[in-house]
Amino acid sequence: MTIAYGRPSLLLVEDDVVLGPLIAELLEPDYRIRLAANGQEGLHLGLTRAWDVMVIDRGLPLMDGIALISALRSKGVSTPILILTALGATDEKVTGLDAGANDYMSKPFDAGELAARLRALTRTFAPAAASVSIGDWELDPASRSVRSAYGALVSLTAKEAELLAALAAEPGRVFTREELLSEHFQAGDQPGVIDTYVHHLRRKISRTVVRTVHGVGYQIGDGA
Amino acid sequence: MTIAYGRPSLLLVEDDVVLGPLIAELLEPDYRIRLAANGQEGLHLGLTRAWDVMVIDRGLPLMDGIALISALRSKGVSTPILILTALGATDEKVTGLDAGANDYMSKPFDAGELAARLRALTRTFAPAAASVSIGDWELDPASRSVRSAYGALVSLTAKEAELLAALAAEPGRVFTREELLSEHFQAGDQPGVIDTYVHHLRRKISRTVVRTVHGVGYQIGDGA
DNA sequence: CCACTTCTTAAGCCTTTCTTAAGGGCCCCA
DNA sequence: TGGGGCCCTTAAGAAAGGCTTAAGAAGTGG
Repeated sequence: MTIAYGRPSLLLVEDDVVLGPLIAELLEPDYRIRLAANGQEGLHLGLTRAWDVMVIDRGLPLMDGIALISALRSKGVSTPILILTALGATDEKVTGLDAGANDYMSKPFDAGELAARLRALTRTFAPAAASVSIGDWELDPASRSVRSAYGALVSLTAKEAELLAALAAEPGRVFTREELLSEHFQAGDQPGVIDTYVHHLRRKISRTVVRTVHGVGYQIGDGA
Repeated sequence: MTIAYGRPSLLLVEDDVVLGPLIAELLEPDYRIRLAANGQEGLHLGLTRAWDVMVIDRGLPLMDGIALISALRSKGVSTPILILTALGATDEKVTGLDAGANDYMSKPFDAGELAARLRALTRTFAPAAASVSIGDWELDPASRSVRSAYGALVSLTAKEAELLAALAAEPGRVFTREELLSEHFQAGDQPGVIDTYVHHLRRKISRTVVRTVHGVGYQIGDGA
């Protein structure tokens, strides 16, 4: 997982102008989706960012799906990949899996089945979320609790933990409210939500966990 | 045994889309089965969860069965493994056993014989169920009773004990209702069953034995 | 076959969590 | 000193999720 909480990130590589957005819309509630329209773009995004799972069409312009998967695997990308093909021929399946895909579906496909297969993929390949340390505190993403160096244990709500993990993932980086919102909260939420959760964290953990950068946003650690 | 109660867990690594589900169905009454369709997935599941026994096909995509067994053994996994091969050649048998398999069968095989060999494997390798401690309490799996540090004795039903043992087997790990259901209850049960048993445990033992992680599931211990 | 225990379901109530919004305080600049 | 912008704090309604209960089903032993 790139970040401990929130929807998993999904890279969808699909050139069909109808099917691409359609799949994206279907999966939107459960994943943060990025749509790439050709193999080259897919390769670039696949190599430069961390994804939780990828869905790759077999037939793609600029770079074929199989070639794309091979390229990603040869660069050490181990993200689970589901390959989509127009044909259900066994040959195609084998080629795809041999190239390094983890699962396979042929079009036309059932939306529910796609969702189920993706769940299975992200589940079996999800690494155990490692604990995150924030100054004198340690966040255990699984139980959503923060333990101080002296043993005191504070349990956080999902949103609180998500925000804390996001900030702590890049100590020193200043996040704007908009960045935090779009990555970890619902699209329509007010920027003020962030303020509220920052306040919760300060109350529950320590007034100094999160630093305010006036006029910009929030930051954690590294703020010597 | 990974857990004191219920059917033993079996990891089946088989890529054949017909044979895999077929074997799974055959063994379903006696084992909790997880089917992995390729070597990589098998390796991941084999390393990240505890299994009572594994059945591994020799020819697998992404990672060969022999390589898979070697990899598991080199990581210290001592679970009994039965290897399946398409050919009955003695060479194959030797290679498989050398790689660390405990038993060997060649396809096509007799369902009854497979079941018998698995019984033999799980029997010889099964350690006696040891008592499990949970905070101030001690669960004796054999008598399904919990004794407090001060001697009070509470007897549990089979399901109560199974749930408690499952949670206590990995203190600190947060289990989702689905995980608990699929591993320790019948397939078709409603997630709400878990809530009911958690309630029973809290009533019989202590309101704090099991911790709720809102929106996720339940956890035992490690919560200071 | 009956009595008793255990298992499973489902419904209603209660608690926690999420989200919004409004008032107050602080700081900078005119 | 006054105004404006920005942030902090609080509170409260809505939504989601968990707890508790009770009752029928299924299983077990006499």
